[in-house]
Parts: sequence; structure tokens; C-alpha cells
Amino acid sequence: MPISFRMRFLSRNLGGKYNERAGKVKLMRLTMYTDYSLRVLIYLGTKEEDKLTTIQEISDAYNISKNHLMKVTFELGKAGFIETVRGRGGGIRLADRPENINIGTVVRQMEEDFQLVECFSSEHNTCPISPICGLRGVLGKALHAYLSVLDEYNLKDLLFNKEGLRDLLRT
Amino acid sequence: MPISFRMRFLSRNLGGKYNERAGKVKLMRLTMYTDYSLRVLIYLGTKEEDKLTTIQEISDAYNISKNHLMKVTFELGKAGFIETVRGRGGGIRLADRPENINIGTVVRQMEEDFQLVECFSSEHNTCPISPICGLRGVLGKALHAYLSVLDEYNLKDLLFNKEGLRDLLRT
DNA sequence: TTTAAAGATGTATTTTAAATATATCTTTAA
DNA sequence: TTAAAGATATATTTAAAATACATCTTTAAA
Repeated sequence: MPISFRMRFLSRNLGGKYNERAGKVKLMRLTMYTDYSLRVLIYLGTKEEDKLTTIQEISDAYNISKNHLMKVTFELGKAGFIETVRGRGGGIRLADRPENINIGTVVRQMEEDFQLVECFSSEHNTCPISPICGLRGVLGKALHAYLSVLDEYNLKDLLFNKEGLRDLLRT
Repeated sequence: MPISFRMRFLSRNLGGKYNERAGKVKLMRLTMYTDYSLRVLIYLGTKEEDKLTTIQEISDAYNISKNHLMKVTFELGKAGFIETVRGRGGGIRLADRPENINIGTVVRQMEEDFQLVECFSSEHNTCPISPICGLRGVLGKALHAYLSVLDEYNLKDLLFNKEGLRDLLRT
């Protein structure tokens, strides 16, 4: 459920050499998609209330593909976290005050699913012991704990140094 | 950080149609690698103490590629969760009693890293606000909560219905 | 003392999701 | 009526994950 950042890490290669980290994998990542979603919200949170910001501006500030951000903002708008104004002079803004935008809610919304392991999906599961296996319950509980922490925070909590953020985001 | 099961889910396709779930992604997955690790431990846990089990047998029981399991068991051995005996008549067995094999420890060991988002990696980070951004802290806390739940369980907890597991795993 | 069964190791290939790019459409203020 | 903005769709690229294949090494049994 975490923002999956595959970036330019060394390839995992399960079949690779057996020295160093071979065989291990990178779990618990959030996608850049979710990361970008949060970055957009943070950016908008540093702006004056109601003021519109263009996607281009955010793209410049973070040096992120505008095309990618278009899709992120589209989803953020559909989910109701931001308002979008089309046409010349348009842009995007937070749909609510930062203290009312919950981080857990954002991550849940930008997520597709929380199928931690194969047996979380009745459709794709092939594990023969799933009917009586305790693993799903344990992982589900862990997932809940993860999201519960995120539920404790809202966007305002991430903006405690709003001036500093503005400085760093100035292009 | 969850066991990443990509399986045969619909492709995410960030650039796909904007109806249904397009744009959303699947986070918090564990890899099949970690899932398989836990399944191997569960299988061994259903066996009599000290009795050796071959990888082939586990491969048959779960219908998992033997080659893949070879790598999983190799890692499990290196990490000290199982003992491996080479040569004819060899096999693998738990290195300790199930109650002493902690699930959180297993997941941490089979993990490569816990870089939830780009800014968790000083090497790959490009986000300009990371020096003062509260996101990393929040996600780190959530990750800790996730692992802490796993830390509360050991392999024995997953074997409460050992007889049922044996039945389902009989090939 | 040779053979076969087991795990160990390395490399190569395939598949999938994620990331990104491109192109066009729609809206709307100037 | 034009240009700037977001909306939408499709296509491409990249990287990780999953898997397959090919030996090698160890060791007990024949």
C-alpha cells in the first residue's frame, strides 16, 4: 500500500547471483502516482485559499511530467480532493481546507486495491490452504494498522512549515 | 511492504480510459517471493519436528515452480529460518520451533528495502521539498505500525489448525 | 565406486505493471 | 476567434517481477 517507487533501483533478479541482496525484493512501496497525488495536494496547500494553480506550474516546481500530473489531478478531482476549472485562466485548487483533507483517505482513494497477497483475491487465488490459513488475517490487521496511522494525519499536518515549502517550490 | 501479488489483475494503465478504476494503482503488495516464503514455513510447520521435506514436495503441494522455490528456500536458509541438507535423502526443515519464528522478522528479512516513496532514498530522491516535508515521517510511522503488527505473530499462530492444513496440503 | 537424488548457483527469458509520451478534444476567458 | 487551460484516449518504453533453463555440488544408497 505504500507509494511504490521503483525508480532506478538495482534489478531484483530472483535468479541472480546468490551473493549480496539477490533474491530479496522491495515491498511496501507506494506508486509514484500516489506520491505525486500527495505532492500536488501539498503544493496546493501552500497556495492562498481559492487561488488557482495550473498543472504546468506544479510540473515545473517538482520537475514531473505534465502528462502524468494531468492524470493525477484528474483523479484527485474525481475523488473530490481538488476542484478543477477548465478553460483559459483555469487551474486547480483544493476542494476543502487542508485540515479537512485526510491522508489516509487520499491514499485509500488513489489506491486500486489492497490485495496484499494472492489469497486476498478470491478470483485469482490458487493457494490450497487459504480457507484455514491465518496469514490473510494477520496481514489484513497489519494493513489496517498502516492505514490507521495515515488516518491520524491531514494535509495541514504536512504544511507546518508553509513558508519553507513555498521557498523550495519556487521555480 | 505487503506481499506483492501482481498476478493476473487488470493492467493499471495510467494512460487508459478514464472510466472505472483507471489511473488508480495497486499498492501495499507483498511479492510472491515473500508469500512463498511464508507458505514454505507454514508447510514445514505442519510436519513433524526434524523431519526433512523436499522442495519438490512443497512445489507439488502448492503447485508452485520448483525453480522459484529453490531460490526462496535458499534465502530462507541463509536467513536462518530453515536448515537445508544437501545430497540424496536431503531436504529442508525449520531451524527452530514455530513459536520462535516471528512473522515480522521473516517479512523484514525477505524484503529488500522499505523505501515507500522516492524521498526514502537519498540516492534517488529528486523531490525538492523533502528536507522539510512531513510525508516521509508519516509514512515511516505507518510502516512501523504495519511491521509491529507482524511482530506480534509467530509461525505457530498460523498453525492453529495443523491437521486441517495437513489435509489441504496432501497431494 | 558409481549413480541418483537432493540442494546450490548462475544466466536467460517472459510477463506485467508502472511510468511516460503523444495526440486530440473540450472548455472558456481574453 | 484564438489561445490557454484541463479532459480523454491510445501508444510506447522501462523496470521489476516471475519464471525457465542449465549446470554444479553434495551425499546417501546401490
